[in-house]
Amino acid sequence: MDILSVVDDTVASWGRVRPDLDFASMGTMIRLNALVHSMTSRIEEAAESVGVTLGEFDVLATLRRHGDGATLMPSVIAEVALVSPSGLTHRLTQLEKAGHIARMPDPNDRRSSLISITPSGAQIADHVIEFIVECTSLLFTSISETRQSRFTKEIDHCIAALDGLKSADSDAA
Amino acid sequence: MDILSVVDDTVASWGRVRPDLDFASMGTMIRLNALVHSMTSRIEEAAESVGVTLGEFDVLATLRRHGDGATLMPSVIAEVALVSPSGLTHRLTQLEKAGHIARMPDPNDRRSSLISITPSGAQIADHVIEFIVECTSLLFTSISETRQSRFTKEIDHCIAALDGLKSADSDAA
DNA sequence: ACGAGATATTACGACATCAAATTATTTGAT
DNA sequence: ATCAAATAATTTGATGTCGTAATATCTCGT
Repeated sequence: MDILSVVDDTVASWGRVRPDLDFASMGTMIRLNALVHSMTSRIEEAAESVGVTLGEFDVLATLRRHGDGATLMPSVIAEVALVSPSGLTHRLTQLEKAGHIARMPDPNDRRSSLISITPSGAQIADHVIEFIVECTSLLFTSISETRQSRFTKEIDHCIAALDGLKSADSDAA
Repeated sequence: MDILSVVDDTVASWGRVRPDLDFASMGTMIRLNALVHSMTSRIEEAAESVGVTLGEFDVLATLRRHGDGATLMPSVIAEVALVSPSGLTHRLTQLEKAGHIARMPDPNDRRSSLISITPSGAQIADHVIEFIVECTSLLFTSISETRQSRFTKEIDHCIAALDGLKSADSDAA
């Protein structure tokens, strides 16, 4: 069964049960959700094919894009990787066990430690990021090259609108 | 820190480390990912404020949109809710415990059972779906009402392109 | 210098999910 | 009629994540 058909069916059945509501926007959001989840699944597969979970790849990617020899504090990684401190500890432990990162004591702050990526970790990060670049490029060039920037702007507007809603929760809830 | 700034920083740092790759499309995908995750978090909050998880709401919504008195087999719910059979069993158990659904033996097939939604379950489904409709409507109308249909079409093209890639994995991997 | 408060990390307990194995029932072939 | 294969739901065991609490260390005011 086609994903788009399922979305249309969902919207249509809601329209029959609740004709007082307009589900057009919800349909768009379900489409976005399906798109993101489908892409995420692919990336997850690519990551697991080289022996790391998606979350672990996220850590490796954060380290990798800071360049060779860069060291980051766990708290910084946790912030950009959107993971809880305890969750990050677990990921780091797994990655260290696999030899993809190294923990060094921070000479300036003995509470903290400095995380660096190893060659094997960098190789994994590069492999997966290349897959992502190729995959996303094919995805968007297949619709219309000239409209991608406009598409991106629309998304940015959506994100800005969503952030704006955060201070108006009482209205929606 | 602004979400969009973080995305731009991520793309920029990758561009410095791997100048041989074009990360524009990846940036768009990260934006989409952020948008979807942000919206999902909000819906999750709304669901949990009325005592159900997001997955449990998914089950309630599936039942609710089929109309009053409708009964569905667990296998059908699992298929449209994209959850494993074991995962669905857990959700149904929790929902039944809370009195939001009822399990009835299937008279035609004693292996199976028929799931129906109770008034309290329908009330929860309606509450959350109303929040979603309001939230998504505000989101998309705030960018440009006339462009929403075009935006939706672009997404559909992306989804179609992604489905097309599924038979060409060897190229990307 | 010293102690109160803030910060970084880790340890522990809980939850949702999935894959695989299990049980019960139906269906189809002989 | 009977038995093997397929199907439906559940149970079991493991994984990944999160939230809370505990530990160790730093910073700043006095």
